[in-house]
Amino acid sequence: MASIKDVAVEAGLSVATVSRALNGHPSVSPAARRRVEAAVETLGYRPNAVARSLRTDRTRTLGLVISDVMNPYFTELARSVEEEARALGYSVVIGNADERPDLQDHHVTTLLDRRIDGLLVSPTDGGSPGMLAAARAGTPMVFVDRWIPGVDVPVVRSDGRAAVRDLVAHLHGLGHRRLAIIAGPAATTTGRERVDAFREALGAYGLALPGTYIGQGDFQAESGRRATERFLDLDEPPEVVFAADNLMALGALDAVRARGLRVPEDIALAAFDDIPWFVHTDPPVTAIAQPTRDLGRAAVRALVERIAGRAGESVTLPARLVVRRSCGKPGKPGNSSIESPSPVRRSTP
Amino acid sequence: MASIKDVAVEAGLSVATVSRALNGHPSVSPAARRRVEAAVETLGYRPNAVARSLRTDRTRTLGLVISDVMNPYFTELARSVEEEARALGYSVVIGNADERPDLQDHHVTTLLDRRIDGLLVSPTDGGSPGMLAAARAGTPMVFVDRWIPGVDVPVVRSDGRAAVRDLVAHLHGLGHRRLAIIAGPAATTTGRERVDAFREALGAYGLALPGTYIGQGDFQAESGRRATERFLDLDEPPEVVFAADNLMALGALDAVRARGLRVPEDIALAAFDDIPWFVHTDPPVTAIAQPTRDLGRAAVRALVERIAGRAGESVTLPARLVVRRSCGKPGKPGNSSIESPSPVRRSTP
DNA sequence: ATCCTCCGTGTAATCGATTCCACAAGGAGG
DNA sequence: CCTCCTTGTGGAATCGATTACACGGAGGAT
Repeated sequence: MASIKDVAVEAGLSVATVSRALNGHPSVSPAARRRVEAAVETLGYRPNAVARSLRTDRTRTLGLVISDVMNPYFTELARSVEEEARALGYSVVIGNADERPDLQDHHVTTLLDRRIDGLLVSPTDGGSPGMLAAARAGTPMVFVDRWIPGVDVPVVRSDGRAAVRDLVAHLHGLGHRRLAIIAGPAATTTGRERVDAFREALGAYGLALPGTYIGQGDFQAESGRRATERFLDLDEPPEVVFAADNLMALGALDAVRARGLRVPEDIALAAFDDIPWFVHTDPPVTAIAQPTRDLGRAAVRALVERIAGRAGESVTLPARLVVRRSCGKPGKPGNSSIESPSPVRRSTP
Repeated sequence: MASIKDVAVEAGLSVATVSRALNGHPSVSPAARRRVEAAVETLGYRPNAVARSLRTDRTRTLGLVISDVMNPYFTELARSVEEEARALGYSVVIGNADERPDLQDHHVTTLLDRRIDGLLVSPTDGGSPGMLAAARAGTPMVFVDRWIPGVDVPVVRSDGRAAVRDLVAHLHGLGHRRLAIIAGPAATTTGRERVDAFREALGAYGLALPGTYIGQGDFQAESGRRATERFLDLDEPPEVVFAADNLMALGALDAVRARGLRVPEDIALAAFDDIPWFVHTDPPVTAIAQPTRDLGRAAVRALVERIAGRAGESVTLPARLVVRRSCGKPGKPGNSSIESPSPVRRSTP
């Protein structure tokens, strides 16, 4: 592959002048500039980004370490991050942590070894050693979606509290009183916050959230299935299951169907994170939608600010409730009662 | 950040010895090795991959240019590619072409500028200039899923012919005779092949595939919706719509539902590419499943072979039919007739 | 005792860019 | 006509690694 030296020879100039011409430096004569362009053209020269990075100490690359690419929410996030980054002249290298702290650390160190200019992370846990080290070392960093308390890094996320309140109001209005949640890992902020928000919203209606109605999930479909089975095995199973992410909702749907039960007639279902497929599931799933695109954009902008040495502000955007049919219809018989407990239902087929 | 020079000073050795110790070169005394390890530890040294790449001309990075990350099929492909690459000591940089040739070219050139060791591509079109140039320039390359005829590059893909035959047999067995397809872009191999396979399979039953029953799609949901609407507007609408990918199937489902029609009672639906959500849509969608994980693995292995200067073989794996409920049930009244045309249905509500 | 090996280490070139500094040419001002 | 400044260009150092080559000393063979 042709190097800048070849271009210099071809153009009859020094590498210094070629470099200046290529970088739009003002003190290059139009004639020289033309000769450089011609030489570049004939040689098909492309600057070696590796060499450039070594010299300038900038790679114009951002690292994005994501909890789970197979989760459509994160896929969309990754997409919007790449879009915004590209608009700002950056490339993005994605690392998929698969909800595993060790994999997360692997990607963080690999990315730092590659000397990316900045790091976008949605942490899988409370802070793996590699990531904390990166934060301390002063790598420009921004947390997105999830964050780690106590680490001084801007956070771009959405606040689901209001939407969860809306959801609980919706459920309460439909007559549901026994509400359960499938939580995410306690090590993640989103895992904890969603449970807290749910409990708080229930409290406003004088409803409690007993331990048996909190399922421990890990944001993966399989855990949603298991948690739901446990709910269904209870003497008094919940009337509603709220899954803290879309994959666990998918698992819940699996479990319900496996027992021959129907949503929402036998049990209602709602999820955090809205995705296109929820429109077409049977039934369409009521969900809390995050402004994913905006989150990705804001995160990149904050990170680029950090890279430029400026503050880079934290951003919190509101999520909103999208009502579909998985919790039942208002005024539907058997669910419209307010005071009396919901009709008896089979706990197992 | 500490450099190898700092380590050398700290250990009281030359950079050459440090480098050799770090790379496991045999001619380093145990004593020196220990001192290097200690110095690395105290300084928290990590080798600069940029400098290393400049010198060795290897980045241990693969580029993956994908047609559309938001498509679950490609997401899964990307995941398996990354997994296998990681196992072989490579990182993967993903570029999302979003089915746009210009974006595809942007990513290819960016990746080449970064001097990735090899390129995995599922081309969006018949060959954008940048990609053809890369292939000619001798960049180790492998096509995955889709390929470009006439370009001498190994291809890792799956063959859907048999599965499409099975699908048509299944549909024919259910009594369907008017079968339509939503095709992908003619510029892609998968776009053409799936139509060809479908037509061929129909031919075996003496059925034709009229032009009006071929919808032009672009592998995106919206195009599936439009094509389906056009089908439904026909005087004699098809009894079955076969979408050449999962996103267009989603769009088709949209369109059918928007008219108040039901699947499979009013119109049957099948799709190429199986995804987890198809189990939970209403109704569950009959689909042709590719061995995505295996494809990703095989593609990486072929590429690494190429990088090592060896041939790198093309691989073709079979796809298989997964029957669900979106085409109707065997023996279902109204669909079991063989000779008589299917029952009259509303073309518009 | 002399010479030859082999082992461990260091010096320095190298990869492909960027950029500081020096310098030549030419015009302006005295 | 000499000095000074501006403009365009080139030489060379530099980024952080790898690696060819040289070299000094220990040990074995003669």
